[in-house]
Amino acid sequence: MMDESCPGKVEPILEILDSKWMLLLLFELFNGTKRFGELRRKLQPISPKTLTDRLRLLEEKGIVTRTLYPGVPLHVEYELTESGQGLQPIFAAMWTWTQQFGESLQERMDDRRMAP
Amino acid sequence: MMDESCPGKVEPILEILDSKWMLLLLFELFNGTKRFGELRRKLQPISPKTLTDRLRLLEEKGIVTRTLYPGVPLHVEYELTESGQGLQPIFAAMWTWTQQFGESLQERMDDRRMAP
DNA sequence: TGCATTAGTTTCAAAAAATGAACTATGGGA
DNA sequence: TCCCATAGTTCATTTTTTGAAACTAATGCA
Repeated sequence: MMDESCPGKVEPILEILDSKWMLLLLFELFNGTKRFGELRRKLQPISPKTLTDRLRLLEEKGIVTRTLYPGVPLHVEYELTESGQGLQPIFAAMWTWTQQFGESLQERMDDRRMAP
Repeated sequence: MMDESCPGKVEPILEILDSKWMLLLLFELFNGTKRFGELRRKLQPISPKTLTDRLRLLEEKGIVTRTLYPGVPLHVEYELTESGQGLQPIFAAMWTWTQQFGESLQERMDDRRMAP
């Protein structure tokens, strides 16, 4: 499973998760459907441009849907798709790792060593 | 588990995985101890500066160890620590997600929708 | 008429990240 | 003496990302 071809298979998902704000954004969406302004307030001080950029990427990748509700004032709702919900185990694994090893994340370069 | 405090707990690990080349680098190290030049060749066309930056970050975080072997010419080996090995489940979860949903990653904005 | 609200877009500047080319240090061997 | 190989470092430049400020569109209501 962890063979040679694996990096190429995992990188597409890192392209999604890599960018600033993306994690926080996905966490908000795990807690249910959200409107643009709502997300903007929760992720303060994100700029509307960056928020739009992130949401468009998620939309392109099929991870969220965007639903427009006409009327005055109009509003828009963002919701995770099935593949969006499917990201949860990845976050769960990160959470587990942090539980196990997070303590040792303080900066320290003390264990540089020489061969015996 | 997926509560309010979760993003903050998961972000430290994203700071590690986020940067360019990092995934490829970790995959190389999953396959065993590697020397600097070996990594450089495998990750072509990475620059030596970037490779050094990545390795230093992993070292600081306690994810790899660096061992210097004196002699002429000297050489250096990089090896995953226990916490480095512990990253495998995260990659495994990414791999699983890609298996399940990777097909739908093609660009497409066709499912933008209006409320009924 | 013009204000209010929602959800953006546009344009340009600033900051951060990555790169490329050239350089350092070590020390044995031709 | 100079060259080889290893493992980097340094500094200037380019590329990529992010951000701030101001603007647009739709439309019911005072």
